[in-house]
Amino acid sequence: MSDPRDAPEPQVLLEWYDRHARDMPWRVGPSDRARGVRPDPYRVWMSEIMLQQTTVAAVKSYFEAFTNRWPTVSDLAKAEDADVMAAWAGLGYYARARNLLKCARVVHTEYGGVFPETYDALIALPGIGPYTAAAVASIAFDRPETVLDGNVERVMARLYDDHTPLPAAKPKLMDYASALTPEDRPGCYAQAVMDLGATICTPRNPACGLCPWRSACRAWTAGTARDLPKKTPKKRKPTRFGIAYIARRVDGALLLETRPDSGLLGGMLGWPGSDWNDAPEEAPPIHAEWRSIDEEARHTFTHFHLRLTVKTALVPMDRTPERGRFFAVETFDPAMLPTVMRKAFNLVSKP
DNA sequence: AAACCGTGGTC
DNA sequence: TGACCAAGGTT
Repeated sequence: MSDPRDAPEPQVLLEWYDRHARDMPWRVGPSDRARGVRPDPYRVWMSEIMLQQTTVAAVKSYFEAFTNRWPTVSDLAKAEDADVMAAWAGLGYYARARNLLKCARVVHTEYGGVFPETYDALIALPGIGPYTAAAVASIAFDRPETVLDGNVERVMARLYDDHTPLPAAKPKLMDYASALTPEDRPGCYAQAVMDLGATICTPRNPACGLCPWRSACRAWTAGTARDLPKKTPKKRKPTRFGIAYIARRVDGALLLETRPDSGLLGGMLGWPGSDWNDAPEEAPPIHAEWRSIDEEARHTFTHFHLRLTVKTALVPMDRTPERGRFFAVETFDPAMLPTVMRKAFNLVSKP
């Protein structure tokens, strides 16, 4: 092995990107960009919000659905909250959907439906943090801002063989990334580093043999690429228990509740239920004869496992619920529910 | 500033 | 089965 005397050249990565850029619905590829085609900032922003901690594969169908239904930021600004939350159902991190709508309304009312172009203006908007502000500024407006996401962190940690564990390493990794960000084609460059991280410099088995930056990579020289970046160990997830109540009225209507805006599954529809803890207390939303389903619904959230006991009841037309409201059969679709609630429903409706 | 906030795929 | 991971942001 020789010393990596080469410095990583942004230009080398851009040439790689020109040949290997991934094709995605929200992206304007390098050849179209060269012809002067600019991406739609609304679509860039939408994709970046959806892609936060979420895979490209999971995002694609949601991106199509949202941009078809709400083609511009002003269309989205005028949407009903419940419609946006229902359309987001299943994608997770539901605060993103609430902030998406807030942001659209600010851009519509305070910016006349035109996205601001600077990092500082973008980061002031709801749901836009350091990464997304840099991503929109660079990708949509070709400003030389530096994106630091999980991909870039990994690429930089390896390029400079930095063994500092994350998240403490972030400032240093940002310095590395920032020093590399070019004035020329910063939008393509931002996407190029992330594509490199997603397709070549991958977490488990990096394809160093195909990497355009291999000769400049200190981890390649040291043989440490697979072990980087280091991360501080995570806490084990506790298990919590809960009870969900699925009431079906004799006309087929189902009793649902809109959850409070803050906290877990905030703003989403769900079955009324108990708190989720070590030993939940009964909390039926309407007087009825409740029967437990044999199987429980299991689901894992970001920081705990949930085992949900599902109870069902058939209730007469004239009975008023203490919590929630009935949805007629025609207006109910399991797709409007977050995944954990869909799992509970499947236990009742399938067998 | 550490904790909170979803989900589906993979090994 | 379980831990890890994915284009992070907010409090």
